[in-house]
Amino acid sequence: MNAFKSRNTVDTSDGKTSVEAIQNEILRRICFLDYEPGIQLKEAELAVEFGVSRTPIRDAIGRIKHLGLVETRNGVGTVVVTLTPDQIRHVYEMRLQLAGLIGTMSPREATGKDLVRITDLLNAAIELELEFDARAYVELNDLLQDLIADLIGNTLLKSFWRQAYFQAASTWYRVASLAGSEVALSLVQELRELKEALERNDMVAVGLVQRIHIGYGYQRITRFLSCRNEET
Amino acid sequence: MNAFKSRNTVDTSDGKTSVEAIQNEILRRICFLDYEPGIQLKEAELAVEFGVSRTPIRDAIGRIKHLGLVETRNGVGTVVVTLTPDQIRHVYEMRLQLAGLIGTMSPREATGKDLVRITDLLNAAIELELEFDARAYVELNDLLQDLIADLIGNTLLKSFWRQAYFQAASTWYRVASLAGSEVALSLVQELRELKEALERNDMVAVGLVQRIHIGYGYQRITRFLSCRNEET
DNA sequence: CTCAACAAAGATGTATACAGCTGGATAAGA
DNA sequence: TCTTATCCAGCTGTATACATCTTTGTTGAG
Repeated sequence: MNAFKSRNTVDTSDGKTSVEAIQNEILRRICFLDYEPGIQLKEAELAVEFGVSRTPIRDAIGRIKHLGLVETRNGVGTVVVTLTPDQIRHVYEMRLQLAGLIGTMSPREATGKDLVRITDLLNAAIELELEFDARAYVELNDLLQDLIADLIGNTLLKSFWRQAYFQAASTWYRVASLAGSEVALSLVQELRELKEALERNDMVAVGLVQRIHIGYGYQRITRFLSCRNEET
Repeated sequence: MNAFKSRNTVDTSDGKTSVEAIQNEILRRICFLDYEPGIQLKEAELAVEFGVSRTPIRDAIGRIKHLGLVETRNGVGTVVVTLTPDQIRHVYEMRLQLAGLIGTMSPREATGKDLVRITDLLNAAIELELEFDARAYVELNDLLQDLIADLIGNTLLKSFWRQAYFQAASTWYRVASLAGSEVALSLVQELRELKEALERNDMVAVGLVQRIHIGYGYQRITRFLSCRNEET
C-alpha cells in the first residue's frame, strides 16, 4: 500500500497525457498484485500520491472499468475484483483461441529488432532461472506480452489480446509466485521456442507456442488454485 | 444534430446509474449514425441536453474511448472517428473468427424465451421487407445482436463480440442505408436460419449462420465502399 | 445484556469555476 | 496581394466545493 507513497508523480516523458499515464500505472499495480483483489482504492489517496486532484484519478479509473478488474460502488469505494474460477476459465479459454489466431490473421513480419528483444528477454530469463524473483519474472512476462502484441497486425485482435492478458495477469502472477522457479524454467523454454519461430519468421508457430504455454499456465492455475480452495 | 434537443433526459428506469445510461445513449448514436464520422461532440452541449453538468458527460465519453470510435483532443473537442478500410477489414476478420467460436466455447442452452425473441424479430423483419426503413432495420439488427450475445456463455467472448459489433455497426449501417431493401431480405433469411438452429438447440449452427452472414455483410461493404471511393 | 435508532465519518457522484490549449479571424507589414 | 504575427472565441483539462450514499460506532431504551 504505502510502498508507493514515495512516488509523487508518474513518468509523463512519453508525451502521453497525465491521465493516460495514471491509468496505465493503476492497471499495472492491479496486474502485478501491488493492489490485491479486495483492496479498496480511494480516489483521494491516489490524488495525493500522484499530485493531482480527484478528477484525473476518476478519469483513469473510469477508463479501466471495461476490463472488469475494478468495481466502484457509491459511498464505498473502488475495489479490485476477485475473479471467480469460472471467469478465469473463460479468460484462459479465450486466450487459447486468440493465440491460435495470431499467426493466421494478418501478422506483421518479424524484424531484426524483434530478434534483439526476444534474445534480451531470453538472457534475462536464464538469469532469472538461477536466482528466481517473482517481481522480475512478472515484469519479464509483461515485456514478452508487449512483444507478442506488437507482432499482431490486426488492430482488434491486438486489443483483445491485451485485454485478455490484463484479465489473466493478476491470477497468473499469483500462481507464479507460489510455483516459484518452476515457472522461470518454463519461460526460458517458451522464449527459446519463440526465438526460433521468429528467426524462421513463422508467425503461425509463434501463435502455437503461445497457445501451448498458455495451456500450461492454466494447468498450473487449476493445480494451485484447487490447493488454495482447501485453505479457504 | 438538433434532432435530440427535445430529449432533456435519458431513461434511467432500469436502475443503472445516470452516467451509464448516457454512455449507452452516446454509443447508440454513434453506431446508428445519428453522430456521423467527423462530427464534433461538445461536452457542454451534451450536458445541456441531458440536463447534467459536464462531469458525467466526460465520464460517459471516457468510458467508450477504448472502443476507438471517438477521439478527444485538448482544446478542440471529441470527434467521431472515421474508420479506415484497413480497420474495417480487421474488425470483420475478427467478427468472422468470433462467430466461429460462439458454438464451441461454453454456449448457453437455448430457451423458449429465445425462440419467442427470434420469432418476433423474424416477423418484424418480414414486415420490414414489405416497406423498408433504414432506421427500423438498424434497430432490429441491434436487437438481434443482443440476442446472440445473450447466448454466449463465455464472459470474455461476449464482451469481445459486443465490442466488435460496436466497431462494425456504423459502417455496416451506412452501407445498409445505401443497399436498401436488399439487406432486409438477407436479414429475413438469416433470422430463419437462426430460428431453425435455435429450435434444434444447435449453437454451433448459430455461430456458423452468423459467420456466413457477417461474410455477406462485409462483401456488401467492400462493394459499396469501393463505389464511394470514386465519389470521394 | 441485547437490540434498534441515530449520528457522524468518509467515500463516491455532481456542479462549477478557472486554467490551458487550439484554430481561425484579423490586421499590420513587406 | 501575400505573408506573418497576434488576438480571441471556444473547447477540453483540472481543481475544488458541495450533495448524496454507506458504513460504522454510539447511545439509548427495553
